[in-house]
Amino acid sequence: MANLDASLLNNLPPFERLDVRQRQEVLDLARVRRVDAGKPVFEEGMEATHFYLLLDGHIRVERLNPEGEKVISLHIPPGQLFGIARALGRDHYPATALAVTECLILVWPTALWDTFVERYAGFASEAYKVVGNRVTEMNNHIMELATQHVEQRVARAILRLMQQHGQDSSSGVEIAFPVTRKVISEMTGSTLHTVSRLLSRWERQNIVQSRHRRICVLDPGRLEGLTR
Amino acid sequence: MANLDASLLNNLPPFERLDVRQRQEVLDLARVRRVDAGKPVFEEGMEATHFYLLLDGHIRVERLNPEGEKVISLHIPPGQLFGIARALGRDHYPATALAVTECLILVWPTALWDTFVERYAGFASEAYKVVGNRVTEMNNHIMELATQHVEQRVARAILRLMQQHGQDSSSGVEIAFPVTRKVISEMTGSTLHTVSRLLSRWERQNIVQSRHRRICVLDPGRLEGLTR
DNA sequence: AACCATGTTTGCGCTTACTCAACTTTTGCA
DNA sequence: TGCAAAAGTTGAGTAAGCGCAAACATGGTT
Repeated sequence: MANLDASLLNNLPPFERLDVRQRQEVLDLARVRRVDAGKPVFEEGMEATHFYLLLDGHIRVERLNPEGEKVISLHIPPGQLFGIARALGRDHYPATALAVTECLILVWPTALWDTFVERYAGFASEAYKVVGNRVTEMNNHIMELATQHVEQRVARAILRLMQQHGQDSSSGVEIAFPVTRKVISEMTGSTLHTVSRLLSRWERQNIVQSRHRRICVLDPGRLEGLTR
Repeated sequence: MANLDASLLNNLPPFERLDVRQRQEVLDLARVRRVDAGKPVFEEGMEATHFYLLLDGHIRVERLNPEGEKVISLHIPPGQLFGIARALGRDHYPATALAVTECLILVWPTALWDTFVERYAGFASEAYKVVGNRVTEMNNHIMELATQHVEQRVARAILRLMQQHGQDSSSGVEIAFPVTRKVISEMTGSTLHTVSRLLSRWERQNIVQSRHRRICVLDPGRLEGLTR
């Protein structure tokens, strides 16, 4: 696993405050791993032997309830740390991380966590910011599930995907990875049928456009309006 | 604020590994605050100027959505740290903390957080364990809201209250602070009417017993059975 | 080019749980 | 002691969204 260039870590918040020598050090300790679309990086309940940084691709975090129903917690965009169970004082992964598209990730043994926290300025605080942001998102998710209707939750879910994983296209902002009705229902605690009905209606109203597994938001303003 | 005895910190995980001298040091830096039942310790959105440890009483953590509907995230039992926004890299409290019963709390300025993390062995890891546990609970809450029916969620909420805040009484385990139907509905994303109907039924079936704002679980096993 | 797995649409009936409403009970406080 | 506020109960009507079912579309594979 030779020849990782320190510039790979440019513009990544956890390593922003490191100099070139330190970045090289961090990379020398890392392993690069490629994960095919649809394959897990780690699974719920596994011992948290490593922590990760997503260089490229998109990761989906999900859990199964005892009845085998899937719940999708969040999607991780490139550049973020994940699998940082150690930052939560846990030694097993609380959820499964799945590559939604082909992914390129950096991998470090969890044993290095404390070293990183001590040695690299800004690493700990950035890691805890990631945790803080996830907690905030989870809080919001709970609020939505507890107080909002399916239509509002689905609108919000699509807006979030658009904001965090959107890429401009000719007609609007397209979500950067394939998303099925099923996936949206698992993000919102609903059913693929209800999601399908909603998307059909919104397509007729020129709010979104979707074909097969691609979703493109044409009118974010009106979608936003549907969340309240 | 004189004469806090170091023994006050006995059996509190965040300070378990400290010697008497260090415990005294920690206490000398603290302020004690009494909060009347029903009064807030801090409110959602406030600058996180302090962090806290609950010595006695019970704290309710809640948020309001834009429409003013309340969502209760969790209840904190005596002995736990709370208001530790700093551990999440945040500088504002993400939720309101309310005294459900009269509370006795220790208060430190957030400015001391980094000092505590550095100076006191085990403090950081215990703090992050608290965060980890809350994250786990939030995850479970999300799973429940997304996949379970109201009856199952209400049963689970009452079981949790019983496990975390129960005290043995003559006939069963009683929840240690007043709980209204409204409160349970705000914990479960339902309505006080539905909760009332459920509790009435369970009372007829001798699973719980409740009068006014007190709830006593008579048959935890059958209540557990209702959660699946 | 044909096939098949995967994804999508849409109708219909039904259930859960909400809303609205009226009434009762409990308790804190003047 | 009595009253008002807070908490709880229960019934009737309603609607959001689910489950089931059947059909269709899409795109990758051989």
